[in-house]
Amino acid sequence: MPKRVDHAQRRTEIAEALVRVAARRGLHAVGMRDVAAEAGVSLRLVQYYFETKEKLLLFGLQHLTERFGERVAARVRAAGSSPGPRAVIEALLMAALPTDDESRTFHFLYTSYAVLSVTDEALAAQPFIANPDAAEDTLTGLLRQAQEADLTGPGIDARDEAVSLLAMSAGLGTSILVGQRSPESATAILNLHLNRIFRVG
Amino acid sequence: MPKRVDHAQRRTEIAEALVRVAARRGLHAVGMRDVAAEAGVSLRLVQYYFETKEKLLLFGLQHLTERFGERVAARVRAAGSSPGPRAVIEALLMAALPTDDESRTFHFLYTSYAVLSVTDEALAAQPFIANPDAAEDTLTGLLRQAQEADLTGPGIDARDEAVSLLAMSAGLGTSILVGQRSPESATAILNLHLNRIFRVG
DNA sequence: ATTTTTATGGTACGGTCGTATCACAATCGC
DNA sequence: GCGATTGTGATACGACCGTACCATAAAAAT
Repeated sequence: MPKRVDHAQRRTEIAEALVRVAARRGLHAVGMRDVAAEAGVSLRLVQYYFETKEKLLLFGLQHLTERFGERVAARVRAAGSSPGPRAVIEALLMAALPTDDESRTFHFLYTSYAVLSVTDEALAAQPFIANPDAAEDTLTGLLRQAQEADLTGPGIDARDEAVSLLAMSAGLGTSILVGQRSPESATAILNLHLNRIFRVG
Repeated sequence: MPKRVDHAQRRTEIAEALVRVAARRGLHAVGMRDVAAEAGVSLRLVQYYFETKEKLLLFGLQHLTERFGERVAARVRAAGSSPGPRAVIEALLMAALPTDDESRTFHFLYTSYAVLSVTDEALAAQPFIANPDAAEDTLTGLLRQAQEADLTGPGIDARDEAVSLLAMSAGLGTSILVGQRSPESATAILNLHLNRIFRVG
C-alpha cells in the first residue's frame, strides 16, 4: 500500500475543499467530482475517505462548526487579557456576523445546512442543533456575571436578553448575507441594545 | 385550439403545486416531474406554461410572497376595526412567525430562496429583496405613529426599533423552524420588547 | 522475497433531471 | 367546412450524479 497517510488530515483537507466549493456555488450544487477537483484528488479518493456523500456532508458541517468555534474563541481572547463581560459579549456577537469572507462563508453554509435539516432527518439528528443552545447558555452566563458586578441596568432578565441578542444577530446576519444591510449598520443595532442592557459608564 | 383555458389561473395552480412539494421535500429536491404529478398534469404542461424550470421557480417565489402578503394583511385587518399601532405591529410580527403550516411553509421556502439567491444571480436580481425593505418602512411608520400619539417610552428611535424587531422576528422564526424554540417563547420575547418600546398602560 | 494490506486511479452502471421533439386533439376565425 | 392556432400527451436525448467495480502501486509484515 502507499505511503501510510494521515487519514484525519486527509479528511480535513477534503472537507475544506467541500467548504470552498460550496461557498462558491452553493451547498445544493456541490458534487463529489467538484470536491475531488477542488481538493486536487481523484473522485475515487473522496469515496475512499468518505464512503458516501451524506457522510461527507455531515463531516463538512462538523468541521465547519469546529473551525468557526475556534475562530470565535480566538476573537474573545483577543478582546483583552482580562476583558469585562461586555467586551466578551461584543466579541461574541460581532464574530457571529458575516463581515468578512470566512464568517460570511460560515453563515452562508450554516444557514444552508439548517434549511436542509428541515427536510433531511439525518441532518436534523445532528448535534448542530446543540451549538446554538450552547451559545445561548454562554451568553446568559456572561450577562448574569455582568449583573452580579452591577454593570447592568434595571429590569433585565439575562436569558431573555441572551435569546434576543442571538436572534437579532442571526436575523441581521442573514440580512447582511443577502446584501440588504451593511455590517456597520448591523453592529450599530447590536451596540444599541448592549447600551440599553449595560449601564452607561 | 383546445378549450381556451385561463393561463393565469393554470400557472397559479402549478405554482401552488410547486410550493406544496417544495414544502414537503425541500426546494432543492423539487423537479418538474414532481410538480407535474402534484398538480395532476403532465410534464409537458408544466413546460408549456413555464418554459424553463428557472421561470417556474421565480414565479413560485412571486406567488409565495403575494399569498403571504395577503395573509398578513388579513391578520392586520382582523386585529380590530380601529386598532392601535401596537395591535397592528403585534399582528404583523406574529404573522411573520412560523406558527402554523402555512406560515411555516412560507418561512421555510422564503429562507430557501434567500439562501439560493446568494449564489444564483437570477434570484438575487429578483425584487424579493424589496419586500423586507417595505416591511421595515411600514413598521417604522407605525412606530412613528405611536410616538406621535405619545404611546411610546423615551429614547426610542423608530427605525432602529423597526430593524431590531424584524431581525429578531426573522431570527426567532428560524429557531422555531429548526425546532430549537417554541412559538410561545418566541412571541414572549417579541412582546417583551414591545412592552419596552410602548409605555405601560 | 513473498504475502498481505492500504492507498489510489480509472471507468462503467443505473438513475434522474431538464429540455426538446413529434404527434394529435380541439376550437376559433373565416 | 377548413386552415390556422392553441392546448395536451408521450417519449426521446444528452448530461450529470452517486456509487460500484476492477486494477495496481507501494509499504508493512512475515
